[in-house]
Amino acid sequence: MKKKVSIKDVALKAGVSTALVSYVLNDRHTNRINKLTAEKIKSAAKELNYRPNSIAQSLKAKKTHTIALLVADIANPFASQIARIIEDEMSNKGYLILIGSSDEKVEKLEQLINIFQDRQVDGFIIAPVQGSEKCILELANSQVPVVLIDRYFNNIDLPVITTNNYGASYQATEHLIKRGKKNIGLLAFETELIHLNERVNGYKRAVSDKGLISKSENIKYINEANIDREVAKAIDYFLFEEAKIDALFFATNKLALSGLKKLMTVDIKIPDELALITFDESEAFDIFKVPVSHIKQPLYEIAKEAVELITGLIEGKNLKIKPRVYNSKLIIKHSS
Amino acid sequence: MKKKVSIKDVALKAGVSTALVSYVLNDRHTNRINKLTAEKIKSAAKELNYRPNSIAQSLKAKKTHTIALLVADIANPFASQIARIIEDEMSNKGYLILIGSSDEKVEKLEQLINIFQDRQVDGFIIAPVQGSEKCILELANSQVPVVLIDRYFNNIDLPVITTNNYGASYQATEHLIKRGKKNIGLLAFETELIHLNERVNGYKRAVSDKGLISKSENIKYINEANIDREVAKAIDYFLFEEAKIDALFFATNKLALSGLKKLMTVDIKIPDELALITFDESEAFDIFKVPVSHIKQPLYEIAKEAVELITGLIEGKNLKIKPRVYNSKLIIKHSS
DNA sequence: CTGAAAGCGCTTACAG
DNA sequence: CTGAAAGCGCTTACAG
Repeated sequence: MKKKVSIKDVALKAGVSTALVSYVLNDRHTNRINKLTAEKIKSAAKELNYRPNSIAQSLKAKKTHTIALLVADIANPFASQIARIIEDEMSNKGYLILIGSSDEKVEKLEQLINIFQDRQVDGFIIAPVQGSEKCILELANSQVPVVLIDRYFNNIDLPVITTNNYGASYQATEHLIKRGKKNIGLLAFETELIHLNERVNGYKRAVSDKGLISKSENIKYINEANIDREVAKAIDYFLFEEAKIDALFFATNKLALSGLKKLMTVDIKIPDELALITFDESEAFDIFKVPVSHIKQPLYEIAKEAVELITGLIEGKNLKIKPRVYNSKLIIKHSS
Repeated sequence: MKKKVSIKDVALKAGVSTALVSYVLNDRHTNRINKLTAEKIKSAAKELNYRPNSIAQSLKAKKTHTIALLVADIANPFASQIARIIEDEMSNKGYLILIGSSDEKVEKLEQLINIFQDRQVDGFIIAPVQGSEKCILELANSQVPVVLIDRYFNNIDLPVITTNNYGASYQATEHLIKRGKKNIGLLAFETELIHLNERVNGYKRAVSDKGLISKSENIKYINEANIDREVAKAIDYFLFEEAKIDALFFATNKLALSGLKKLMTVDIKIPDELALITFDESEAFDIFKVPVSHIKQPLYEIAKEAVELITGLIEGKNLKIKPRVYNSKLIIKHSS
């Protein structure tokens, strides 16, 4: 193992103290350092191919220039796309991101938070899982900067960045109604996550605002663990039992993917007999029988704002804690 | 800012030296430490909610328990799925992963490597970009453990984990031929990446082995920057100009997604008039007109082996440097 | 059984 | 203009 070259080696080679090496290499006190000495140091560093050890710098500075990004599952396209944008934006500001997947489990999230705190990350960007209020609050109380994305809790005093789940859902439902649909089914997850329930609320409100008869059987709550089976069953009910819906709204892309798969096996005219619309995006939506209308979340805006907030907080800015809501966009395709 | 509690605070509270605190909390020399002292220390640590500072530990130990995972783009499902498995497996071994996207650019990869080396990561798992031989080699020469996944170079003395690109491609082509197809088109990327060109080679070899006439016009090399336009053009050529192919093989999932989108606009019977098969997977393949046959790469095996190798190397095991090739699986669906 | 001390690789206030 | 020294929060060989 080639020994790594340290600041000592550079100092030795240049015939100066480590202090001076540090000053020169960090462009500090440049005015009161001898030009020639500075040159000597620089060329010594170059010759030795010296690179400062970030770990040592972090220990001294109590700052790691690293943040933790905690999502439910980095393999989920929503998460990985956000991650990519955050990576780029943070990298522009000199930060690295450490990634953790909580798998929708509070215990795992807690564990990850502990590990990342031990690692002295400068801040956390978290898409919190259901039931994690307490551990998130505890984290925030330890004075580490935290910003929440996508998901949030009521009455929690933290910066939140999300989309207008309620409004977008309302708008999508309204759109289906304008298209003449009168009996709209909704597939949602069985969950306590507020942002997902807001989607249900937006749908409900639009249905009643527009004077449709709102039937509770038109909403099916799916258990994610048995998604394919439950979605298929719900769709069978929607189409072939008394429900007889003429439009179907998927509350998330996972539900849509599962539902579209099921609909492949059904002979039905889209959008005439059944209109479709879904929250989120997927590369799959363009190659279904008919391209699928969807609600495009403002990933870039969410990620970018998360980065602004977290770096602002890290730098000690006193930011107003209020939810930042970025509007989703309704993308109308042939399915509705 | 609440001050973080350090080992000193614990020592003070327990009335012992920091050395002892360290020993007790790390279960070292347990046999020769007074049981009562140990208890005192443990309860002091607990009361103060002490957590060791990993940065300080890393500086001392010259080991960060962190590895860098460098991919072309973490937002790409292939990368994010691999990342997720690596995250889990590394986490089991007490490691964290720092993620970087090189965007297929050598300069960006070099930059990332530098940054991660400064951060003293214990090892690198890299899906290298085209033309990065030199910088990868340089990295390896600095004695940091490096393992390459997915992509590789000839004559580079590093552990490589990949799939049998040639063989899987051969097998897929053979399958199409067995189905009675005689004029098979191939859509591939214009690239120097060996693993991708091996896919072309496998196709070519199967075509000639099976006695089909091999026409160079049946292979179209797509420039990724203009993927949708070029794929559409190639497919128009394949179907409506002299080529008249009866089967189409996509060399990657990106090409397939683009091609399937184009095929949505074409009225053609699949698989009778045109059979389809593609490398890689996508959630989209199940909801195309007809479910699409594909070559499923052994992501889990690749990721798992990458973790075994990198941790082995970090622990100083002397591993045989030979390519590890895991077989892809042909998943036959209705499209072929 | 326990503590004082050195050291990991930096930065920085201080003295000269 | 420059260097000696302290210190970030740990670990560990050594002495007793």
